[in-house]
Amino acid sequence: MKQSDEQNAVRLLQAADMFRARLAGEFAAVHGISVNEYLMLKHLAQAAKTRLPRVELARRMHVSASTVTRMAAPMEKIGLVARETDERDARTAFVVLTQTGQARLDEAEATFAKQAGYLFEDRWTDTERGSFADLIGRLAQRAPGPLT
Amino acid sequence: MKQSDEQNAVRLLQAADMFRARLAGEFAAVHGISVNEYLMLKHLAQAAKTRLPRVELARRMHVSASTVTRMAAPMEKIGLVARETDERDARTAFVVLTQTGQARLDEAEATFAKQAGYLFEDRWTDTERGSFADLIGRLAQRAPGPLT
DNA sequence: CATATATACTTGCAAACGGAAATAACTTGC
DNA sequence: GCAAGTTATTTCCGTTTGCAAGTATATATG
Repeated sequence: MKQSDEQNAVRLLQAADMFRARLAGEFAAVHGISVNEYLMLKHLAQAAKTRLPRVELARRMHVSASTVTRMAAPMEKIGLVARETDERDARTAFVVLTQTGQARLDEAEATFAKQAGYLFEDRWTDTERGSFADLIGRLAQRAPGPLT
Repeated sequence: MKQSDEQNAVRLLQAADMFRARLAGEFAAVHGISVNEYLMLKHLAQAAKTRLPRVELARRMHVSASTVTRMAAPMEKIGLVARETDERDARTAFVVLTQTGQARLDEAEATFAKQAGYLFEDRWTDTERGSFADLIGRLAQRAPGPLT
């Protein structure tokens, strides 16, 4: 429990809140999805068969199972994801990424990358970007299902 | 818009979500406050006269003004914060940290530091903690009212 | 094979949040 | 000093979320 840990954790929360707030506006206006919906599509895209059981998706997104249930419903209606059943286990209902969902993800990815560019713009050198990727990557390692 | 920017931004969101989720449980159980309430107390604690106009508090916390209004109400009832008016401008209503609020913040601070310790434990060297503080500090610079 | 326990998902309920509209107070340009 | 525009705050309404309870299915234990 080093002294700087607390400060680092506070800044982590602050920076994330700032970025998320900026992202939310453009995502809603341009792509019609929320930041969490974007992250859900992203988790699915990199999963085997581009699908995941709801419980696993909840773990990776750090939200509750009920949140996944209610997030998936409207996304199914507009065709971003679909529902699949498991032959071996009738309890599990996979959330599957559709082609439409993949297309929407690709579009939103561009906006995300642009905003990420603004965030780090003129602040860090290329070397520092690499250092940060290394450090935060080790944090994400502890999380279930790190994104890329 | 470097290639690694997007990955770094995703990991930033992921790490923050993970930490926030872990923190929320212990905060609610042990201290009876939410993570956002903790951050509000923290912002007030380091402000001049330990008080801030609601709009400024909203900006610093990356939430809407209405959220500050509704967050402050129950916190006033239990004496964590109080309301003060501005003599020069009758529109602004300061949120002021009380002694009770400062005490509660101090208690919660210990839990926060403990959880922050878990987050970075055995992952980063002291040098790396310093590097991270430097990097994320430059990000927070862009945000209004960086915490420490 | 029957019962107990564990797991996956959904639903009801209450808390938290953002955006728009309403109100009040300040500031600017003339 | 007055009209027009701006700023600070609150309230209303719809959306998102977590937790607890309920249902269905799977696994373990005797």
